[in-house]
Parts: sequence; C-alpha cells; structure tokens
Amino acid sequence: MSTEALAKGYDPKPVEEKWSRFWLEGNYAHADVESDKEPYTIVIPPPNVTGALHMGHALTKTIQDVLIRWKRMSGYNALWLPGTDHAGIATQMVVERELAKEGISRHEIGRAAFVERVWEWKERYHARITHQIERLGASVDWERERFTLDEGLSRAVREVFVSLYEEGLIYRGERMVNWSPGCLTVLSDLEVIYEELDGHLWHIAYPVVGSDVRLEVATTRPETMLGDTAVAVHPDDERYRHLVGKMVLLPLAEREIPIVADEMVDREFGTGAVKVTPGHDPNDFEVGQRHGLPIITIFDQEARLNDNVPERYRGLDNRKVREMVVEDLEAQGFLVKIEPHRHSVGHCQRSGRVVEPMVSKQWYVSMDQMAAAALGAVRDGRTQIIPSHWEKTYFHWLENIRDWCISRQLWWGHQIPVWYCQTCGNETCAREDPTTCRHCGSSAIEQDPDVLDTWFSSGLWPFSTLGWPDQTADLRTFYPTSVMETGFDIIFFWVARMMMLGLKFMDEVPFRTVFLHAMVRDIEGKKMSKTKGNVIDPLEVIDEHGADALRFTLAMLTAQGRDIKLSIERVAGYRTFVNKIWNASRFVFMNLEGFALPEEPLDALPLSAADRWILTKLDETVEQTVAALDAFRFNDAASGLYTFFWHSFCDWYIELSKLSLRSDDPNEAKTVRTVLVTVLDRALRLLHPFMPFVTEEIWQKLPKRDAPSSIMIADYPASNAAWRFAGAGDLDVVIDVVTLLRTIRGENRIPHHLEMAVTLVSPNADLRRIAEREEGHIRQQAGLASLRVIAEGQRPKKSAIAVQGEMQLFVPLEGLVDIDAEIARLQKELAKNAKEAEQVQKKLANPNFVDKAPADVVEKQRDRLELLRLEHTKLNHALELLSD
RNA sequence: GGGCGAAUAGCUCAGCGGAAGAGCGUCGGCCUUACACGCCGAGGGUCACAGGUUCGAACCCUGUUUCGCCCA
Repeated sequence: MSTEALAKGYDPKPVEEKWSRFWLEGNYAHADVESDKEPYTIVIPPPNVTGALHMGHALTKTIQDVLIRWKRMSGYNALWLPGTDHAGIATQMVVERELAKEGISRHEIGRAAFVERVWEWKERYHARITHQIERLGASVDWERERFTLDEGLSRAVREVFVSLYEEGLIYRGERMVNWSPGCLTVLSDLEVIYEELDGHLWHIAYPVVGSDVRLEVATTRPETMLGDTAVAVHPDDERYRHLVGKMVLLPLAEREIPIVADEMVDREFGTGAVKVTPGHDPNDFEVGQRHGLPIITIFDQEARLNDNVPERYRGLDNRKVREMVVEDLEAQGFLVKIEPHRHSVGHCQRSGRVVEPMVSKQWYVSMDQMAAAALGAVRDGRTQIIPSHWEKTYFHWLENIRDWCISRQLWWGHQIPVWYCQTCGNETCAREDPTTCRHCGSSAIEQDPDVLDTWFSSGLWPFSTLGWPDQTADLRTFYPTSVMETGFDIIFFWVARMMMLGLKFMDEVPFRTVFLHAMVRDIEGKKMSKTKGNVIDPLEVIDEHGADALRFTLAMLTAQGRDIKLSIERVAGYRTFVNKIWNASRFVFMNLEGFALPEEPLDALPLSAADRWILTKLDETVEQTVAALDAFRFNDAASGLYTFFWHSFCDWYIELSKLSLRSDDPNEAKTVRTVLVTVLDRALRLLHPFMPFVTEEIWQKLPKRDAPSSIMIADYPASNAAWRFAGAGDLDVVIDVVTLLRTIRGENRIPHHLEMAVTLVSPNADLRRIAEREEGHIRQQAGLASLRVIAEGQRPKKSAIAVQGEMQLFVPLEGLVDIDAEIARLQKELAKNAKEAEQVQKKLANPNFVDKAPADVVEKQRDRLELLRLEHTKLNHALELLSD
C-alpha cells in the first residue's frame, strides 16, 4: 500500500515513457500461442514503412487498441499483430526524389543498386513509424511484427501467384490500361482518381473523301485525333446513315479513315459523330475491336508524341500538342467551334498527372470466381460489416468487378515470378527460380521485370503474417482474425481483396467483423492535407497534451458513420478529463493514510446511501460500457465513462465522502475509504483501454489484494447483480434537494458563505425519513445552517420556495432575497408547469390515445399529470405566501 | 447518370416511435484545503422544407432543397 502523494497536475510525458518501457520489457502484449484462452485477433492495417504517423493512423490504432486491451483484460488470448507495408509506388518515388537531389536517376545506377538504396531507406525509416505507434500506447505484439517484403511473406506472395497462374486465374493480356506518365507505370482502375474539371468541347470538321461534305465531330481531347483510325456514328442516325462506309480525310495527319456505324455512339452528345482513337480511349478500343480498326499509339511513356504523328509534333508533351493541334486546325479552317464542357478526368493517385489510356500487355487476376465467394461470405453473415450500410458498396463493387491489373512497371516490390524464354518464346512460372525454360530447356530465359501491385501482397496479410503457406500453430490459433478495423476508403483496395484471397487460400473468411471507421477531418470538415496546411500532427498533440487525451478525444468523436472533425482545442478539452481523473485519484490517496483494504466483502460493511448509490451507478456504467464496446459504439462507451467519472464520482460521491472521511466513527471512515478505492480501481480498469497510461500510473499506486503486475492484464469489470445495492435510489432525494437549493442560491445570488436555514415540507414519510437521515449530506452540499423536516405545519413567510413533486423547500431570507424577483421566478415556473400540464391533459383527453397506446404509457402520463397538478397547487400557494 | 450519407442549441455532435440531450462556447456567482485543466447555477432549439402513416413522429414513408462521399 502506498500513500505517496500525487503531483498537483498530471504530466503525461514521464508517465508515458515509463509505462511504455515497462509494458515492452514485460512483454505484456505478447500473445501465447499455447494459451487455452479463446483467441481474439486483429492484424494491423500495415502503414507505409517509410511513412509518418498521421491522424488517420492515430484513430485506427486507438480503436484497435481499445478493442485489444478490452478483450485482453476480458480473458481472451488477444493478439494484435503489427507490421508495415512496402508501399511500392510511394516508396519508390520518394527514393527516386532523393536520388534526384544527388542528380542521379534510378536508371543510371541500375535495378540492383536502386533496390539496395530503397532497402537502406526502409531500414532508416522503419524505426520511425514503429516508434510512433508505440507512442500512442498501442499494445501490439512486437515479436510478431511483419513486413510485406519479408522472406516469409514473399514466399506467400509467390505461392499465391503460382497457384493462381496454374489454375488459369492469373493471365497476361493486351488491353487498354491506365497509364501514369508521372509514375511511368500502369495503374489499376482503383488507383485512378476522377475529378470534375472545366474543359472544352472542340468541334472539328473532317472532310468526306470524294465530296464537299464535311463531317463534324466533337472531342474533349483534340490531340488524340492524330491517332484516329475511324469516325463513328450511330447506325440509326438518319443524319449520317448515307455516309457510313465512306472515308474522311483526317486533317493534320493527312490520312484517310473510314466512317463506321456503332451502337456505342450517343446521338445526343456533341454532333452525334465521334472520332475513334482505339489506341487511347477504352470505348474506342472496343469500337476498334468490333470493326477491325488498326490501333495507333501516339504517346510514349511520358505522354510525349511519338513517331506515328507528323514530324512537327514529335517529342513534344501531349499538353503542348493539344494547343498546337487546336491552333493548326483553326489556321487550316477545320475548327468549327469551341464550347465549354465540364467532364471528369482521371488522375494518378500518386503523381497527380492525367492518366492516359494506352494499350499495353499486363498481368491480370481473373476476379469473377473469387468475387462471388467474397460476396457470399458477407451475404450469409460469415463476415459482418459495420456500419452495415457499407455492405451495399461492397456488394456493388464485387458485382461489377473487372479483372485486376497486378503488374507495375516498378523496381520496388515482389518481382513477377515468370520467365520468358528467348529460344522458344514460352513462359515459365515457378515457385523456385528456374534456370531453364520448362518448355524447351533453354537457359536463355529472362524474368519479367515488372513487380506486383502492392495490394497483391497486402491482400494476403491476415494469413501471410501468421506463417502461411506453412501450417503454423499461429495460423491454426489466430486465423480467422476477429476484427478488421480500417478506413472505408480502402474497402475495395484492401478489404474486398483480403476477403477474396482469404477465402480462396484458407477456405475461410479472413475476419469475422469488418469495422470501418470514419475519416479524420479538420474542424471545418476539410480533409487534412499538407498543401492546405490544416494537418494536425498526432505526435505534436501527444507532446502537448498526452497520448491519453488524444486517444480519448478520438474515441469520443468516433460516432458510427460520421466523419470526425478534429481540432486541437478538443484534445485540450479532454485533457482536462485526464487531469480530472488524476486529481480525483490524488484526493483519494490523500485520504488513505493508515488504510488497508479490509478483507470482508463490501456488503459486510455499513454502506451509506451514497456508497450504495455510487456502487450501483458504477455497475450500471460497467454494463453500458461493455454493451457499447460490443457494438463498436466507442463514443457511447467513452462518454458513459466520462459522465460516470466526472459527474457521478467526482461531483457527487467524492463531495459527499468528505463528510464521512472526517467522521469520528472508525467504521464509517473505513467504509468510505474502501468504497473510494474500490470505485476508483474499477473505474480505472474500465477506462484503461481508452487511456492506458494515466490509468496504469494511478492503478499501480492503489491499495489492492492479489492484483497482477499491470492493469493491462487485470480483469475488465463485469456487471454483476451483487453490485446493485438496495437503497441506492435514496440518494436521489439528496441530489434533488441539494440541486433545488443550489438553484435558489444561484438565482437569488445568495453568497456561497451565507448558510441558509431550510424547511422541507412533505407528506411523504419515506422522503422525510431519508431527508432526516441524510441531513448531514444535505447541509454539507447545499450550505445550510439547519434543515427542518416537517409533514405539515407552519411555513416560513418571505421565503424563496422550491417545489418538486410532493416536496416543498422554504428558504427564509428576508432582506437578502429580492421578493419581486422571487415572485417572477415562481411565476415562470408556474407558466412552464401549466404548459406541460396542458399538453399531457390534451393527450389524455384523446380517447384514441387512451384506447390504443400501451397501458404503461398511458399510466405514465396520468402519473405525470397528477404530479404537475400537485406542483401547480404548491407553486400557487408559495406565491400567496410571498405576497403576504 | 447511379448509389450512399448528412441536415437537431452559437459550434461539434448523441438520440432514431411515447416528457428535446451532451461536450465546448455564452451569461451570472464562487480562489468552498483533489482539481481555476476547477466548483455552483442559468440561458439557449417550429429537430432543413412540404406532404403522408400513426392515438402519438426529431425518429417511419414519399417528395423537395442544401452539403459531403463513392461508383460510372
């Protein structure tokens, strides 16, 4: 037992450092695979290994840590598996930028040396992100940390690729892809961000060969006309039917191309005639396929014009060429008009450059079969998505899924395990690196230079991290995981793919529940971004206000399905709560000198009304907290704890306890101390998942019996009928009387130091008995010189009066109270009472209500009316007394 | 164009069929020996709009408006 005094204010920094180290050294977050406890698993959404912690990370880690600490304390074998992601494009680009500072490009140093540089970079920054996760108090099992490019995980990637290849679900195909001229790689459909932009619609006249007619086409991308291989019109379009089959002379390029009829054409759009560029537009590509049109590629990898266009455009950026083409068309009289036109343009997620559709040979995963399985698992409830409205989004995407382009023209990542034979031209895909061609035995083979989409490896995360493809004990114990907690923005990128790959390779869903959290925004609801300068750095917040304050704030703001608007002021606000907990504890410790926790159970002690009340409230809070956590309602859990601790425990119980602490009765003093310690202990354990540091710091100092070495592994409180005490409601009388008297004091500006002599009148004997018994508490809390309790009789005149139900309170304060003001106050009360009574009366006068509403509802209204009428009489009477 | 959200006190948000709530801010009073990162009290709302269902609607239904996000 310790009675060491606490400092006056809570200083998070030393406390956080101390317990972080303690937990780490004690390996408290380690999950033992041999344990016979029920497993509870969360795999961390792996952050970019070279990234830095942002508020989104802080939120996701907070939520996961709340879940993990709660379950760990609740007797589960809780595993929170940490790790990082190699983040292909992002990391490669960062290192390329670094190299550029030295004036070198990756091509100059070559692939091997470049990859070496990225590994060095990774080693350097890995510690930063992991340390930052620690600073949040995240209780991850560092012994099980994984990285997507680890040997084991790479083996999983290889196994999955080869299996899918062998099954024919991975194939190579030439089709229209999204090309990023900024990143020099192909992108999947998901990595293209569409943005509505104000552009133009250029109307260009194409002369029909052998006639004076000119066919007018409209386009948003005039420069692509240099790659046109046809003009298309709708087959039913009367305006153009006679032209189908004829040729037009393509201006500038001076080529003849045919006019074709295709259903794809929208007759309403532009002129109803469209240029067809199969090399640079997905729809046109399909038109081209249908009509056997040639494909002319006119851009190189950086979207500069190539040798397939007239010489004057070659080697120039396509943005520049657009201007030139428009100018040239105008000069030559082919430009008919320019209209403003708003349309959506695809941009590269990473570089921001406009994505160019191009025809290219890439690797794809066939999705239909796996998508159907992933749909089924959510439909039949094997995996539940919370909030449930995301299910629709998930279904819609999977129902309309297209094959996944998985190859990327990068160097940093898992290289595609396919070798091409220079002798026979066939490919070899193998689990082990081959030395010869499987088909002809030639040793002239070369590996595909491309790497896999980063999400291909993250898609395996829930099982690759547990040792798959080996059948490890970890895999048997911890798969399927319990909860996948992540952002809704990666529901397709990641969640859906994990579902598909998990079902495919484990025959079992990767997680039972998906909890999708909201996005953290600034206080105006804007997305945080460096360019906007509205980023709140979690580490700065932790430095200033502490990790507990940040965590609690995030939990409080995490209402399901709603964005989180965060400001530093809010964190500062909840920091006061952390400080409140600290000071309440400080008060308890200041009163524990010479105290030892008694051996007898609580109900063997002479519990007061206040004791019974707070213990019962606490158990109700336990029940609500657990129910809220079960339902992923973190804000409900957090705010319930806030209300209990601050308003029930601090505002009432601690204040009431002061009387008993000074009591001469040693039993009373011992009882109140026991209750203080007991409530604090349970409250700290309830709060621990939300604010691990301050709770550990205080809990360690608390007197206890047979407690474990850390609150982290102490039992989470469970609601129990034995903790609901008879007579807990008696305290409501105290609270009501004190509150009414405080209102009189406040409204009449009666100074705090002036003690009032109060008369309580009530015909209710129980109420009088409680008021008499609790006289001490009432006097203490309301600042009374005396409290007289009577059933009937003489009421003091010239008094401030409060009426509630069957109770009247008289505060004789002649000379101190402005009688007119008091009359006005009572009249206001009376008006409020009359209005309410009228509403209820109207309701009860309606026969439909009385007949159709449930009996208990009707009964409640009747009781209420009776009460209102009683108060009405008393208030009138009070007014009479005042007017005397 | 299709889909999903949101609109409740000055601000941020709970509540989602039976008396309009919280936190912060505001106003008034308090340095009451745990805490001024505090204590006590007060004021503040046609629950976006219009219909409908119901004995009863902030809550359910149908529209409308405004804002946000996804997909095409």
